[in-house]
Amino acid sequence: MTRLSQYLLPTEKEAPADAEAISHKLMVRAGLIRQLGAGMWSWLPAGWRAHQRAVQIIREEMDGIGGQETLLPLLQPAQPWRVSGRYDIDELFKLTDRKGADLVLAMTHEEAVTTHVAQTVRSYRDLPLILYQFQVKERDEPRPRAGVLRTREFVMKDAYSFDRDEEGLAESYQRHVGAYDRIMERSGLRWYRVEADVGIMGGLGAHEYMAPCPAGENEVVLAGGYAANIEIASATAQPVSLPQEMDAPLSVATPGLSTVTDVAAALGVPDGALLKAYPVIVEEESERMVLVMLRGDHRVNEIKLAAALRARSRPARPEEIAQRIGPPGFIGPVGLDGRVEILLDDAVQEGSYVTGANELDTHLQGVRPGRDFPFQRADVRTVCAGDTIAGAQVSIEPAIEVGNIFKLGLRYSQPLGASFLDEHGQQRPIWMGCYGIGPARIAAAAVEQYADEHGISWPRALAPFAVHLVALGKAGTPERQAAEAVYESLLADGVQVLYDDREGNPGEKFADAELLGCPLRLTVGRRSLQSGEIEVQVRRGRQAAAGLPLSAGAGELAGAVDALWRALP
RNA sequence: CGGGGAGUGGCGCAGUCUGGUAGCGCACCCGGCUGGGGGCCGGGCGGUCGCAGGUUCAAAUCCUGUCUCCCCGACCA
Repeated sequence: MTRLSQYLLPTEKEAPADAEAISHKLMVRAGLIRQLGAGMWSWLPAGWRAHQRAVQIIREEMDGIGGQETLLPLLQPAQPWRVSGRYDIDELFKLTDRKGADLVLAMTHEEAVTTHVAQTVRSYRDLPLILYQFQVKERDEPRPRAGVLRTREFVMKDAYSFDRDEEGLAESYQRHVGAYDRIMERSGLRWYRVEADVGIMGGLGAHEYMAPCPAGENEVVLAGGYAANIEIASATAQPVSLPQEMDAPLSVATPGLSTVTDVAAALGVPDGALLKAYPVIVEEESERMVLVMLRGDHRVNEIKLAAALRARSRPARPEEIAQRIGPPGFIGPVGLDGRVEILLDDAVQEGSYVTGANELDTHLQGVRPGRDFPFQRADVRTVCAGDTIAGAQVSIEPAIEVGNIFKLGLRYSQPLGASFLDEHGQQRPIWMGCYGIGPARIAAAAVEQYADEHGISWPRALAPFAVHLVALGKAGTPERQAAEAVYESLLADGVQVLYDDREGNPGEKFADAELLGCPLRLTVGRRSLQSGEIEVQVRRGRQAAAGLPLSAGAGELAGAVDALWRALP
């Protein structure tokens, strides 16, 4: 039943007042989704159709690489999570049943799937194996936002690969690269596959699939063929002109000047001629303070810093800084006598810099790394505009992460005991990979990327309906009868058609059609009766296309629509 | 978790400062007109003003507490 007079499509003229993101506003206005609570969203019929179209693309590509679809429970015993070490994650929803047993709501399904594989896979003959599912994930997000872009509950396609060795994992991983590339391509999104952080747990490799759009929470760094999440991106910094060398550091009074910009301005040097000092305390090693030094015009990248330190860290508190180094705002690397390790960012070239003097209202000029302070090197800065990679300027774009693929290695198979016997009767651990993709994010990203001032403009692969048929004129009029016939004909030939058979003015109907954003709009009105043609509008760009014959033979109309359809983006 | 903002009918809002009959636009229902870009006229339905407590003759409005939602940041295995 896809008569709009009977279909639940609650469109709104005005967006919810608190919505910011385009997809949030438009998906609510178009009647696709409704909110029940923070990060809790319902999909209404048309929205769910779009979601399920993404699901079907994913399913086909997963099946194409030999994936086997399963369904694992959302509600799970706590025990495997304790074993895997993930029970203490804040985002994990925990609950207790009536008997007092600890349960969790799964945020992903490594524990469950690995448990089963540990039970059922005994031999190398059972490998490789790819299992996947579409299942709800629950995450107690600190801050859900932007409609369905970041929610506490969402459907994810999660896949897990099981291989006998690292080479096997690499092969499974490559298959997923292929499948994911095809999924993204078929969905019609603009997308990038980028290198991604493997996390503090130390995976063996990871990529993310990013859809660039303004509401994106991530940033991707692009240059030539290079594409990486800004969390791990590296690039060559723009050179900075440094002041003249000095034989030794020279104190200079900088009363009240504690920011890079103020000091640089006062001394007449560029921001990049300063060395910014960023003291951190290494987590679980509270005695260990590291002073990260980087150019004044650069920013610390916490992910890269964690990788360099092989541990998480937190910024040192003012009292810790005062006690171990000097007055906050005026600290520097000179004269610390090994009290604090110094980590110098790779972008700091040889030369003469301005640093804090570890003395109130004072800086040092002519500080030379190596001569004036000892250091270790690491790449710990965030890539910024102006950087280059192999000579090419980087561009930094916001993007939504719609999918990620990750080489887990033995991270779960070892604690959960997933192993097999090889040809020689030797027991070996199973090498695992995990592969996630969010159909809701694919849909929302499509809305973000292609919307215009009139509403959504779906890529044809994701549209809830192929055709939005608008009938003009009152019930019982000849034009309405003609529209009915067109609807019945399309329906009979299997065209996905939404038929606007409501009583209403043309303006409302056209506006709703463009808000919902189906790729083709067909209009049947009085004019059609005169011209003998069904009017066609292509949603993307809103241009009129050649009309279709109103009196077409069986299958003819559907064929013509299909031909039009195939030419669409 | 830090900062900011908001809860009044389905949506968007006014009313709160200065306590005194809960209002507007849209949507919805009924009737009529109109009929190719959210049209017009008339008549209606719908809200214990987030919740609890307090002050008062009287609370959407003042006080206290609490819950919820949004935005920015932190976080995001």
